[in-house]
Amino acid sequence: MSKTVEEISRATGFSITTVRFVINGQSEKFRISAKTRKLIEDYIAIHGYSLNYAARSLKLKRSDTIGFVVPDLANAFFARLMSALEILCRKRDLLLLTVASHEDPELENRAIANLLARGVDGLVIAPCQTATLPKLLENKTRVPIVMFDRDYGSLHYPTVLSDNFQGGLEMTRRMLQQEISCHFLCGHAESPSIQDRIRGFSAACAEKGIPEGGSLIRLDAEDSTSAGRHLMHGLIDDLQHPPRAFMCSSLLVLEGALQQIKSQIGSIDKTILIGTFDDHTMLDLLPNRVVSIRQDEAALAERVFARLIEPMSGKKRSSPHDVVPCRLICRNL
Amino acid sequence: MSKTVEEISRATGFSITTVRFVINGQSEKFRISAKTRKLIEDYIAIHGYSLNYAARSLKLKRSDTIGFVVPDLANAFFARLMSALEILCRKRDLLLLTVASHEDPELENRAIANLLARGVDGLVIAPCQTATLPKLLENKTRVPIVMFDRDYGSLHYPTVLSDNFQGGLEMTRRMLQQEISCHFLCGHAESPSIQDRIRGFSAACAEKGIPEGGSLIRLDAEDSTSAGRHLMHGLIDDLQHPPRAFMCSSLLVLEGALQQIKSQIGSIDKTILIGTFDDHTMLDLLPNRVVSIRQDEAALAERVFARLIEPMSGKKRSSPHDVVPCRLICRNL
DNA sequence: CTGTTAGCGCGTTCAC
DNA sequence: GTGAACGCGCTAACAG
Repeated sequence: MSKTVEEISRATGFSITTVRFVINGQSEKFRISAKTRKLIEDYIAIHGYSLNYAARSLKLKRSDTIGFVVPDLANAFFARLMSALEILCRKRDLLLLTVASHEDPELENRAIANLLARGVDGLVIAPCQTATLPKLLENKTRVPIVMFDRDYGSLHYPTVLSDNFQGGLEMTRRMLQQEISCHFLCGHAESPSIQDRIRGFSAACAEKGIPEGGSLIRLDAEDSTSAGRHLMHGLIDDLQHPPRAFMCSSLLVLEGALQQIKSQIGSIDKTILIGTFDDHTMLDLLPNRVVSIRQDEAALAERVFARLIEPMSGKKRSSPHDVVPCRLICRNL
Repeated sequence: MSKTVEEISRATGFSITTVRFVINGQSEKFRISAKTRKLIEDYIAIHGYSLNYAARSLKLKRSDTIGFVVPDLANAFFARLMSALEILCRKRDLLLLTVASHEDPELENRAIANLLARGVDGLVIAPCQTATLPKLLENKTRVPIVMFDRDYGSLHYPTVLSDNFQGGLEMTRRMLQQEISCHFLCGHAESPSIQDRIRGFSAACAEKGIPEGGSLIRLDAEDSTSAGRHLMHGLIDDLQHPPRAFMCSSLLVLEGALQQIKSQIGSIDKTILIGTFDDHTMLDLLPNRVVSIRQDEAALAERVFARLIEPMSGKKRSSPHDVVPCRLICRNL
């Protein structure tokens, strides 16, 4: 299989141009005789033809690929986003190249350099840092770049992210309808997205006149189950009992927090009100009242894609940022 | 940035060969004079150099990429496997190209054809079908191909999968230590992996002398929460109450089954013994006794990769299949 | 130690 | 209606 145009031309006796016309469906346009077309088509039906993308890319300076750099492929949110982006890409015959940085700035830089060297036609980055990025990207190529999920600011690239402030605000409001107070356990605290969630939390506390909303917030640098365990451990020690209501900055932190309650207290009281960022169908399994925030992956992917092809269609950049609303999900309440 | 070798050669006045030697770190070997090397290195430090993979691929007939076709990117198991494979690839400076088939044979074929056209150096397929695959792959290219996760048989490619029979056997044994009987709710029933799990289940039932182990098995074509709901619905109707112990062929089916108990009965009795294929940390959240089977993603990825590079290193294919053991995980018991 | 050259397969432009 | 030729940037082989 997988003959080249030149091989087909030699085998059938027609010129390369002629063969190319029938392959590209331009035989009508250039009035290729029906029999030559038939001959060529028959040959291809038997032996096959496979476009060589390397040669094509070399010539056209275009690879029909989009690069996507994510912190973690095993994170359900990024996996879903990758899936959504991939579908959009396929519609335009683009191949999505996804690479994980594993939250390592060095790997992130290498991934970006690699994708650029492979001539991606666009680049989507969910950055895990911002320090060394600008050098890499400055006056680089004419490749459209879109930042995603984390807004470290100052990088003047279009950025697409969820409305984390609104998410924090709405979730906290909903929880404070049920209980008079609420603790917030935060992993990956220095990340801009988390900062926004915290601001939403504080604003909702302020609305209810809850004094020093800030003292209800506990921070950890990592986003992990061990961070969750650690944060919950401190909270239980301070309160001398598990909290009546708490929310977490991510599913990982929630998992850790619940593990900690289980191991320290023995079981998880069904009356505890739980809140968490990022939704997961597994939350169905909890008997507790659960409030969660689901990011709109489809909308995010669409905005990212739109930003990517804006420059290709020669359009002006409108506003630099897209902020996508997220959705509150309630269980057992 | 991103000059070509030729540009650097022109700008510095040295020949392409000389420039290439210093770029490839062979200046020692070919005794490039220290000053010419310095000159070239300085130029590159300022203007940068970026390898053009398209040109390289065209010349070498090698793309330094591996293709990976999976049924569903949002499935945690495949996401983890992709992550593991990606790490192995990066060690060898290979880029992993992952494409989802969304369980659609047509998309699967297109994905494979696309990856082949892009000149992948190896192809890993977790097939969602087997009917049309052979035509696509027959006498294709010299690209090493490895099948993964689902063994539809008859395709004479090396195949890597978990020991589903052993998984089914061990999980069922463990459950039958706790309860006198156990129901098995199966989604995606025609899949070979599921068939193996069923065989393991039946074998364990036979060991205990449980009559007609087969009548405890309920099947659905789909692997989904709705399949789980449907299967549990039928089971509850037949028993007139929820089962004392049941296991599911996947997390999705489990979710559906639990949802159904919740909606039909009102709540999930904590004494129900639950078993499921595929593990998830979220299972920590259940108060019930839970037995699960975790596939060894790291080992699977390693075996897949080994199979992939076997032909490259000119080694013989040893046995055609790799069966990787999986691990039993128990919670609250 | 350094320079020259052919060609990988495709797309484009111009000639018959 | 069809053919020929050039060049994209890189690698490898050979020439000095």
